[in-house]
Amino acid sequence: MIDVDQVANLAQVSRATVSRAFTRPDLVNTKTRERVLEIANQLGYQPNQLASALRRGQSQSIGLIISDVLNPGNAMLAKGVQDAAAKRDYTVFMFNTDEDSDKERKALESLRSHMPQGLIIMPTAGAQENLGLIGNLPVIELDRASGLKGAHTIMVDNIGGSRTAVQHLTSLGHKRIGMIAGSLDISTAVERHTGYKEALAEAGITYRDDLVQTGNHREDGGRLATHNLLSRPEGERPTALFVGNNEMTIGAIFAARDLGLVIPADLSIVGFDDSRWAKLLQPSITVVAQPAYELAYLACETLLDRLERGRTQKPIQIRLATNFIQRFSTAPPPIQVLS
Amino acid sequence: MIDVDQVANLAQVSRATVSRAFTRPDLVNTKTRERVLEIANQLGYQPNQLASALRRGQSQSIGLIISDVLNPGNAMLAKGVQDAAAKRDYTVFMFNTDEDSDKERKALESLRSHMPQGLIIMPTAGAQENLGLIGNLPVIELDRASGLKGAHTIMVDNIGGSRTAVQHLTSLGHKRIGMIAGSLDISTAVERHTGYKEALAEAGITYRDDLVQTGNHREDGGRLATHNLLSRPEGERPTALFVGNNEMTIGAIFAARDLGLVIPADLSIVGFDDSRWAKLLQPSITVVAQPAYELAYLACETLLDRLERGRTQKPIQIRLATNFIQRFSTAPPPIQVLS
DNA sequence: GTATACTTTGCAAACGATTGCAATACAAAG
DNA sequence: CTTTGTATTGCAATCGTTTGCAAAGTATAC
Repeated sequence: MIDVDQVANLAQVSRATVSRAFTRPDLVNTKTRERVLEIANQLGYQPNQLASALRRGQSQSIGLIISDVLNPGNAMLAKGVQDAAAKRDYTVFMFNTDEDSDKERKALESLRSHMPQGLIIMPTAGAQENLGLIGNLPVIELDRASGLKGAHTIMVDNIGGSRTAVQHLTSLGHKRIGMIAGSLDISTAVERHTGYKEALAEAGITYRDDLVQTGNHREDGGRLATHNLLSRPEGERPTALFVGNNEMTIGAIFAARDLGLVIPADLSIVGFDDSRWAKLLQPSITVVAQPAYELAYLACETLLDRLERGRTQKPIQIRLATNFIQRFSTAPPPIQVLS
Repeated sequence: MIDVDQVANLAQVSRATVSRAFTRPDLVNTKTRERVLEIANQLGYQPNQLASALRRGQSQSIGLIISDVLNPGNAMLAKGVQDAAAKRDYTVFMFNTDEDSDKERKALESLRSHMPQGLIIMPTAGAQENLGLIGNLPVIELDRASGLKGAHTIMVDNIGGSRTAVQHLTSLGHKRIGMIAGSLDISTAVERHTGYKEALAEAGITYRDDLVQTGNHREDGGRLATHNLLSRPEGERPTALFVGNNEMTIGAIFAARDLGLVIPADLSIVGFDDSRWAKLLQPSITVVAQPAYELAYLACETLLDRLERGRTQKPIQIRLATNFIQRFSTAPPPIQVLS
């Protein structure tokens, strides 16, 4: 690899001048600078980021810790962060945790030694302790909150989004509305559950604990939880379902099919988080869509601003609105034969 | 940040010994080593990767350049690489090209200055020139080939996979089988097209250029191409479609619906690359599934092996088999009224 | 002419680790 | 007691930049 000295020699200047030609162009005479850059270009010289980072204490990179890129929603988050970082010439180190706190800890350790300048994280349930590892690195929590006080968070309005979804169901006349929720040690799941309860209260429907089933956030979790909820006598069974995330919604749909229930005639479904298949299915699925890309892009920009402009006093806490998309998976409840 | 010297002072040894305690444990006395590590641990010391990388010329990181994480197939590739890298304590720098050669070039430049030890790339159409930028960095081409001779490639058996798919259609009795292909400057598209032609030839069906439509690899490309192909008089219209990638398959399905065609009664469809929705749709879609995760995992392992064990003479060229999954989107062709 | 200010450059010391070489200690062998 | 070998440690140079400081050069004002 070709270094400053080679450029310096050819350009007949000291290596300091070469360095300055790149980093502080105003400090070097125009003619000299042009000569240096010309030669550097011909040689294909590019400053070694490692050395530069070491000397300046700035690595020009950030970390991104995400639960699982395989979830299309998260992939969207990754993309948003990537794009925003690339635009400002930052590189991103990405890690997956698969919702596992141990992997998160390892990722943080590994990350730390690479000296990123900041971190964007979708915290796992154990993030509070793990985040202690990285000292005072600027961190932005994305999509959900670890619960650390004073943390900077950029999330969507989960409560409002869920409330809208459930309001839609109550306004169709549903009285027994079930919820399939992810594990309640994740802030998004808790908030969506809260929105669900609020909407029920508004509609004067008593909240019933037995209509809420939780499970892991994946398809199998959703399927199992939905089975539990729907395998009760017809008069007892919910006529509508609000599902707290997209993977679980797939599980819910399979469960409904397993039981021979027709959507939306026998069962209305609203999911949280839009996706390809929600639009593609017949009937297409009514959902609360999240501005995932914008969320992530904003998170990254916010982080970089903070890095460059210095830190703010108050914690940044941003909420983006969700978007309710009505499709064809919801309908009024089936007419009930009096027992 | 806490450094070797602080540990060295507390442990009453030189910084050389501290360094060795981490990197060459056998060279330092057991008692000393334990003391050093103990103190390092208490202080939360971790060697600075930047400094270490600079000195040793090994950054313990690799680059990953992928076309678009939003495509679930690619997300799977990213995951596979990540997991394999994490297991061997490598960090990955990830970039998206969105199939754009300019972005690819920028990614390579940005990457280069971070001194990765290797690169895994899903090359764009312009990769041949771009790859010149990075000198003699070990590179593995993933999923498709740039066309550079002597390149290491890890891909799936596109020809065989496609042939199986089309054989399935011919064996059902289809004679007019259309193909929706991605842009033919990408090796995968070309190979899948080849497989299609081979299967037709085997079945004694004359290849017809007008039954093949290409387009961009995304949903809109697939939809448009399919529209073109299907908007012809009924006796002329293909009775089955082989679609070259998953995003385009979505477009094809929408196009079929637009035209009021029922799958599989009016039109059989086989897609390349499996996905969530393929299984979820009714009818579920018959596909050629790719072992994307394994492919990526293997690519990363191969790269790291090469880095650690030294370079091989011969180019590595691996093909993984695809897996044909028959579902319900294919059926014998509709009975044709003689004209 | 001298004094003053401003540009432009180079020297050499960082940044935080790794490592070749030499020094020391200690044990075993003669 | 000397010699030889081995195990353990430290010194100091090195990786490729950046940057504080001082020197040299040039222009302007008096």
